[in-house]
Order: sequence, then C-alpha cells, then structure tokens
Amino acid sequence: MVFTNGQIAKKLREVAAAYTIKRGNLFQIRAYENAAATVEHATSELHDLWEEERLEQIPGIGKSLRSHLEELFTTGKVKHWEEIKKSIPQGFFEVLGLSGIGPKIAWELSKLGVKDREDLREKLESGSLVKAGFSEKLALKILISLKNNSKAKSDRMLLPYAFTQAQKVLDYLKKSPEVEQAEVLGSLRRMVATVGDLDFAVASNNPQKISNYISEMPGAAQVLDQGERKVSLLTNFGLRLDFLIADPQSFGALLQHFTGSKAHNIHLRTLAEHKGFSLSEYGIRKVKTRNSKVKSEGQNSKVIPTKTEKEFYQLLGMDIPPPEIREDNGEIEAALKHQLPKLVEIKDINGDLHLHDSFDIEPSHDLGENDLSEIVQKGKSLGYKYIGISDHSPSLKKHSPRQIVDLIKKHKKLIEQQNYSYKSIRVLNLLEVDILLDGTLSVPEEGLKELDFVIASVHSVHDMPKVRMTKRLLKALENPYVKVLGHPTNRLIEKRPESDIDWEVIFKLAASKGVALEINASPDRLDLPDQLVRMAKSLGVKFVINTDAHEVAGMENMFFGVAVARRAWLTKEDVINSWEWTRFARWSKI
DNA sequence: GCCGTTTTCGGCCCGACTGTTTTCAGTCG
Repeated sequence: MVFTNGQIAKKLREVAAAYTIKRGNLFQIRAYENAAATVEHATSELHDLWEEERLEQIPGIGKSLRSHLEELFTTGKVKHWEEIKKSIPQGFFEVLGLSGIGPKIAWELSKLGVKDREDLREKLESGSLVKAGFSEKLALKILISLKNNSKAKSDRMLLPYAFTQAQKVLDYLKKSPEVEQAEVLGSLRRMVATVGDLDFAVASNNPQKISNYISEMPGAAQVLDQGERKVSLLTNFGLRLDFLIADPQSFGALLQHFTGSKAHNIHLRTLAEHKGFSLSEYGIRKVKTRNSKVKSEGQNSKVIPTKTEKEFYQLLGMDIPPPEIREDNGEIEAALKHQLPKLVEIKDINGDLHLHDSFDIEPSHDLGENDLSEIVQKGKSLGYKYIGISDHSPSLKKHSPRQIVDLIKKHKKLIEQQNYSYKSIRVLNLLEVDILLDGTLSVPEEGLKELDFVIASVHSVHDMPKVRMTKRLLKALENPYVKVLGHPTNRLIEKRPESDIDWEVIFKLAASKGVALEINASPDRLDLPDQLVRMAKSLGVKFVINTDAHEVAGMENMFFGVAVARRAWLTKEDVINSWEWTRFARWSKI
C-alpha cells in the first residue's frame, strides 16, 4: 500500500505521543519524533525508497523502524504501533496536530471528552471545557490556532514565491537603523524544493526594539510569539514568519543554528559534545566531557561568540559545508576530513540547452514567447558560450512524416542564419521530442538527422505501471540521436507525482550510453529531484541543467537548477553544460 | 529506537516563549 511521507510522519508522531502518555522511554520517543521530522522533510517519497531498497539512506530510520515501514507498505498497518495506540481514545489523535497541542494537552482534552476538532471548537466556544477546569488562557490560544489552521495554506511554497516574500520582509527589516544585518535562513537558504515557512536572523544591539519593530510589520495579521530574542507571526496570507534576534557578535552562531537542517544540527551538536563543546545559537562553549566527574562546572564556562559562520565551524575543526548540503548526509564527516566537494556554481554554467522559441514549428505542445534573436541576446547577457533551441516536436497527429521533416529543416535554416550573425555564442539546433507510449520517438529518423541532438521527454500518460514506464524510457535511451533525457520523473511539484520508474536500471543505461539526465530548473519541476540526482551520480551518470524556458525571463531560473545540483553534491565535472565548448562538443558529437 | 574519530553499549542538541510556575512543564523550532 502507498503512504505519502506526510502520512507516515503523522503516524510516527502519533506513536511518539502515545509513548509519551504511557511514560515510555524518553529517548525512544525522541527517536520517533526525529524520524517523523526527517520523513516530513525528505525530498523523495519513502515508499519509492523502500521499493528501491534505499530506506537506510534516511537518517534516523534504523533497523526497527525500517521493518515497521516494511510492514506498513505490505499490509497497510503496523501491529506494534496499533498495540501502543490501542487504549488511547481517538479524540487524542484527532486534536494532536494542532499548533500548541502536544501529547499532554491532547490527553487532557481527550479525558474531558473531546471527540475531534469540530467537537473541540464547540466545547471551547460554549465555555464547557473551561467550566470543567481547563485553563482559560490555553482555551483562547487553541481557539485561535483552530481558526488559523482552517485558513492556513495547506501546500508549501515554490522557491520563487518564497524568495519574493522573503525579500519583502528583508527590505522592511533593513529599513530600521537598529538592524545591522538580516538574512533569510531555514529551508529557503538550503534551497529545498518547497518551503513551508520563512525564517529570518537579525543582528542588532537593541533586540527589544527590533522585536517590537518586527511585530508591527505591515501585512502581519497576528503575532504568535514575541520575546526579546524571538518573534513569530502570521501574515495576511497565512504565511508563517519566524525571526530570531542576536547580538552582532554572535550572528554567525545564529546563522548556523537557524539554517539547519535540524538533523544537521543535532548531529553537529552530538559530535561537538564528544569534543568537549556545547553549541547553541549564541556560540560555542567549552564544557567538561562526559568522562569528567563534574559536568555542571563546565556549564558555567563562557560562550565564545562567533561573528561569522566560518568562525563557528572552524572552532570545531571543520570546513564550512555549503547550506544546500546541510542535511546530515555525510557533509559533517566530509567537512571534518576537509574533503568537501567543490560544488558547481551558477557562474560555472556555460549554456542552456532547453529553450523554446516562437518559431511556429506546429508543435504537439506550447510555443515559446520570444524569437531566436531575443533568446540569443539573453543568452549572451548571461555569459553563455552556447545555447540549444529545443522546441517541442511537430504534432504527430496533424502532420505526415514528410511535413515533420520539412518543418524541422525550415527551423534549422533559421538557426543557421542566426549562428552566422552571432559568432560569440553558438546556437544549437535541438528538439524536445516526445517519447511515445512504446518508447519510440515522435519524429522519423530523417528528421532526427537534421538536428545536433535530441532531448527526449515524456509528455503523455505519465502514470503508466512501473515496468512499462521503465521499458518505455529504456527504449528511448537506446535511440542514438538522444543525448538528454528531459525532466525525467515528469513531476509537477504539488500537482503531479513522479512517474513510477525503476531508476537504477535507467541510470545504469544512461551512464553506459553517455546520455545526460536533465535537471530541469523550472521551479515547479526541479526534475530530477536532488536525491535521485545523487543516486544517479553514484552510478556514473552526467547531467545537464536546463531552464526549459518558454520566455527569456525564464532563463533566469538556471539558479534553481544549480541549487538542485548543489544539494546533490554535484561538481563542475558532473555538469556537462558547465564544460568548455570543445569538451562539450566532443560529448555531444557535434 | 538510533548510532559510532574513545563506542555494538550506553549515551542521546539546546534554548525561547507561554502559562501560572515562585523553580517548572509543555511546546516549539
């Protein structure tokens, strides 16, 4: 049975909560909570990982939880979990996820007879819970949280939206003379494909004043928490903003702390403890190691403030891991050994190979907005040495094979003319060709011959059974004209799930054939996703990062694709369109 | 229940804010 990461995380939290009520082992409870947090933020579905026998890749999932998940996916439930939850009323689990309601309060509510969230609302509004002895202030807080819950955005934000919102907040922060520095951190700084809420760090010598300034931000609908060091608020659009305020002296420690991820921080702090340090958002403190008799003595030692993140990591004897890879996937070990890879950067990119122009090739799908010369100009302004025009292939239904070939030739002629007039940038004559249901391409060989090479993509029936879909892609990869597999999983973030595909088989064939996998930088795709990119890299696959732009503004999205590559630990060596022209040409056999 | 640069046993991140606590528990990130 299929369960989404969200559903699994919820189940794990329920078990943790049930153990809490039953006064279970505190560390076992924490293990379940940590696992829930990691699952929630995983970039691949656990169900897929399980099918590929890669569940051990998820930190915090050990032998025991792995066998529970196995049972969940096979039978639809986990006996052990059911057993733990058995004697607890359903109302407890119904109200559990609400903000401000943890296990203890949920337990109290369920003992007072609360059945579900609607029942809770009625009992709060009628005042019957308070009469029964429930805290009045808490009742009010929960009522507000119930209201927020119903209007809060259920889906996560795509990166460009998150960036725009964050910039607005940063602009406001920087208007205050009391603000020395302000940065957006959290999952946005790590460039996770979707962002739930926005986190900010502010450096100021006057925290109280800044705290008030933040709470008065225009567009703030409600202040959820406010202290001298921390403010949380909800905007008019239901977006949650968290702010932490630090002295400029310890801003580096705050950046480190609030960038996360949580798994990265927990691992780092555990490791620091073994070295005799305690880490916090204020800096690094020397403490007695656990072998020492008096630990409390060390707890009073002074915090060494760190103004920059670099200082922070250096004090631990480590290099500084780029934010994108702080997911506890081996970056801490690599940083300790001074073996962090030099990740690919946006300035390394020499070309964009997946661009749609407005030439009417009578395609199966949409045309681009801009003509060739506008795209070339934009490419030059981005410093590219080469670009690929890759329109959708001419519609198969509306044309004879002869007509398709003619259209391709006509387009080719146009591109050749452009190449002549723009010598400083090479324009490749490519095509994004549909992979048909049986794995053949939608363009006859006579047409393919006219192209520099082919980007092959699936644009129909994305939800084929795994075996057939895998066969379909394998067949396409075998075609000698295909050099790139476009947006391989076909996902549209929050809209369409990944196609079901046996990746190991695909990656191995791509590696042996020298076919590159696309990292499609369009923010609603980001396809391949980072975890699959990392797996593919381990099997020897190379990549091209493309924007798939249908208008010149979309070419700016390269940044998001590079972020996916960085999250997957890719270097320049792995990314073909960061290569110099001669090497690139050798690969593409142009 | 997880995990390993002293470890396969014996530990387990750290601090802010809220409520009602006069020293702390619950929740959160």
